[in-house]
Amino acid sequence: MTVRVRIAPSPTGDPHVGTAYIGLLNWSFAKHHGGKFILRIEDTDQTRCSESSAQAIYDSMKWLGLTYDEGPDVGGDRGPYVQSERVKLGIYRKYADQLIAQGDAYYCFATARELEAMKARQRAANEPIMYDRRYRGFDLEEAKKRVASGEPYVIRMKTPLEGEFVYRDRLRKQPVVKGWKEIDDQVLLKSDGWPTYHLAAVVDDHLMGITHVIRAEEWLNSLPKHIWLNEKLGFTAPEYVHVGLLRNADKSKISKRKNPTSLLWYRQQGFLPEALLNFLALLGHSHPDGIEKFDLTEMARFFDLDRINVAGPVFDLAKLRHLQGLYFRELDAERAKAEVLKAVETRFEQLFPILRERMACGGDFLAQAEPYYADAVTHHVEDLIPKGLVKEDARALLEDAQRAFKQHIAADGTVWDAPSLEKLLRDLIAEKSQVPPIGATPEQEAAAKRWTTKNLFGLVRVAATGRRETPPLFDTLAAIGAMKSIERLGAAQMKLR
RNA sequence: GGCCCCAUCGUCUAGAGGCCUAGGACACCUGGUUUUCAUCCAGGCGACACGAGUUCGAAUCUCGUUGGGGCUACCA
Repeated sequence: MTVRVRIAPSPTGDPHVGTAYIGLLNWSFAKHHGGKFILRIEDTDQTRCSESSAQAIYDSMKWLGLTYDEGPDVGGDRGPYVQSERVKLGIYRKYADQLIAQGDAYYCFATARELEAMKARQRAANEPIMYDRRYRGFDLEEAKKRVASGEPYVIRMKTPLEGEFVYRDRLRKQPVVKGWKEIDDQVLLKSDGWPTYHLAAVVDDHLMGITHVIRAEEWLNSLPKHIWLNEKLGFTAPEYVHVGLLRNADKSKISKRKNPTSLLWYRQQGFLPEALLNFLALLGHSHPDGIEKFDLTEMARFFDLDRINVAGPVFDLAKLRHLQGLYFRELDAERAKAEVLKAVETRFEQLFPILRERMACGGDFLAQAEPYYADAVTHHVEDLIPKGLVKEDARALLEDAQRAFKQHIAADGTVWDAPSLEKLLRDLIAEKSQVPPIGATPEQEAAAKRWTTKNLFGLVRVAATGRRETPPLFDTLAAIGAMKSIERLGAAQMKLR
């Protein structure tokens, strides 16, 4: 049997470092066994996915050197490799209909509102929160009439009500055991007619001849559903293997608020793909001879799925930097020079337009650009206190602004550019400067008065750059970047203690 | 809350009953090289979460406790 593995990222936002990690594992496994590595795009959520994100995934994988044998932009004989295209072919609906016909799935007409009420009740009663299978016993003929009449519906899987599910994951000591009664009747086909992940992935893995599914452990809980679907659809299930999740320093699942998760960032920052990959290869996994620096070829040679450690590793940028230094310093002079030039040029292109007006001669550029690329800036306390305010006021303003920034970048699909930052701060001011219509205390009124553009913008400017005079604030923040901006706002607050 | 997963230095890991007074790497500290810094070299600090078993013997097996994490969507 030829090994066929895949990664199936969802094209939402920037290409993720987790995709690179799982990609590396799958790639190595495939290459080690002389198998195929496939890329499939899972874009069944029409509201969150975008073509540009998909393109960024292709680019990133190529940049890393994790070349795939089959995929959207390289073809293959099991395509198409983009699920939205497969939806149009009616692939998933066919299987959903099959399940309905077999009595293994059913139509459900519960509205979002109805389900919300159900959950609220369950929460209040302290019951487990899950779909209560209210349409499970609904008459099929009746349901078909309602479907034909155009009423919105979803198709749900009819999972067993009792018994246990047992599956052995080769990386776990104990078999995975779950009671079927805890597994709810998951939606397979959404009301927009598109499949959910569960249906789409199982169907595609089968159709694409996938033999092993190596994925993150966040999927472990839905394993029963996937095995069950394979069974009911008459497929031979691939072997499912769950590896640990990459973590932040606080052990929570890696997130862009606490770590650079975008592959674009690493690339733009000048990290070498070899170094990133090498670093990733050291997470949850090690070279049998204890060597720490090795390349993809070597990785493919020694990779052993059974030696993976499933405890989620903390993603430690310091170690990446160390490895990166090793690789960078052994570059020949020409390549090293090219790397530096590339980095400088990127920054230059970005900064020049906003600095130009403030320059009198070319030499001014370096000095004026300093706050943009410096690791940290020095704050003068007196600059950080807007006229008429005291230390504590300034700190409070900064704290709220920083919180708003953090929430902004933590949310899905947001970008760190000038227009959205301006909107963010203006909205914040609008909100904070509201005085309760009745019964406002003098303190509340005073606090609201402090929320002016003059105060906040000036304060954020100094906090982010260490200077009173800068190019327009939002361009400046955008150019500095989210991580650094937030960090500097934090540093400014410390200074105000 | 419910269900599931996990547990060796701060971090990444080696370790599959005696080779372990637990090895390596990053970070940190000290010294050397370097006009300085970085690199490089030498050294140091530093962990088997806890408690019961099983065994002649446990980091390694079992159970419990604790801790951490994930899932709990018409997102993946």
